[in-house]
Amino acid sequence: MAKIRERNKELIIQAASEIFAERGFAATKTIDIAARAGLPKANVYYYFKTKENLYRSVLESIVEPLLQAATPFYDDSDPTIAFKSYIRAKIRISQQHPHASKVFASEIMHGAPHLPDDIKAQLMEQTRRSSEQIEFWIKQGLMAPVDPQHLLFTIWASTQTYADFDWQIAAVTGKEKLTDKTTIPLPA
Amino acid sequence: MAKIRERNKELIIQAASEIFAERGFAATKTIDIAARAGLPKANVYYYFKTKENLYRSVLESIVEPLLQAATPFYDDSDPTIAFKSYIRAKIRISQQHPHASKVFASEIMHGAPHLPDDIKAQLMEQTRRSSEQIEFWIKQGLMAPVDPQHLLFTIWASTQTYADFDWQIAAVTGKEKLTDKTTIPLPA
DNA sequence: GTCTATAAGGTGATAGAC
DNA sequence: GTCTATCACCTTATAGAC
Repeated sequence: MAKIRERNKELIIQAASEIFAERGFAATKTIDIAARAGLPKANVYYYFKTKENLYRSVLESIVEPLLQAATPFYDDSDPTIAFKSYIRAKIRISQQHPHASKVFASEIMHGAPHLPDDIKAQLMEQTRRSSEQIEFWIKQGLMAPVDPQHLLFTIWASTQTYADFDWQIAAVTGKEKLTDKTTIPLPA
Repeated sequence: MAKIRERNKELIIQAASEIFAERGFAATKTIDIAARAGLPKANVYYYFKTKENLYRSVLESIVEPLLQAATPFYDDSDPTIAFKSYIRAKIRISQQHPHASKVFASEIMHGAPHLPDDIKAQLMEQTRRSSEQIEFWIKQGLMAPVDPQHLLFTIWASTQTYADFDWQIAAVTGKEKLTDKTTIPLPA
């Protein structure tokens, strides 16, 4: 039955996100993913064929939200509103997909060795278009003349740091686990 | 001769920093480290006994500079000068030890599974003392009343992002490799 | 101290019964 | 579709000649 298939694939991707986020691709054993999903290891291979495929599926699960996050740059002609929406969306992603978000960060940090080229291209194109729009706003005098790319880097760094370095932040603040209120209150 | 010993250990740590930074602990093969250092694999084990020891040596090579970076908070009674020095020091570390810096970030991101407890304790203690000093400045009315810990998190994120995500930044900006001038110009 | 050859152990992947 | 038993390979680590 197709329902079982979908349910199991979802269970496996969820378990895989968590363990890949904790340990990284190479340090993760498929048997541990299977155990956390409550299934035998062979099922993981039955559904995903290889460990690498499974890892890519986790990466792909976060790419759609990431691409979606940049739409304010195209919909809106007001930079104040656009940046507010963009930053909100980025923080939401860190909160709603903390594991996949971290897997993605780790992947980028190590030079994206497993990220498919077409996804790389989409993300690059999105960044290019966003920079272009920022450039346009600057030319129109709607915002301060900053380097668009470096502005984006700063936004990425500050919105992702709470998801990526959650262990460090929990350790320093003395919390067991991060909650909504540990992190940045979202602008209304 | 002791000189050969020191030279070889240095060669191996340098090669290890680079490869651990590129691929992470688990994905790194000791034979690749040996090859990059220009030595046979057995020498790596002769000098460091285990792969984990070697990895820890790389981590330890960055801890001293990190602890050193926070001294402005204790030497100086003026927050403006102290923060300027601190941020300079953090950026210097990212520039001068980009590989070890990245290894450290990756380690923290994955919950510091290999970081020795005494080093963890030192880093935590340093953060506690820095927060305390910031608190003190705020009480004296020398700076705006922000949360000291979250201020530190933001500084960490923005100073490390150029080293940690160098691949992404190079890809977006179209540079082959990051140089001094690609990144943030240091305040004088 | 250096290096080759090998042992020991673990992990991704699959065959084949159910 | 599910799962147990097993294979094939790879990597850490070491023994022992030089």
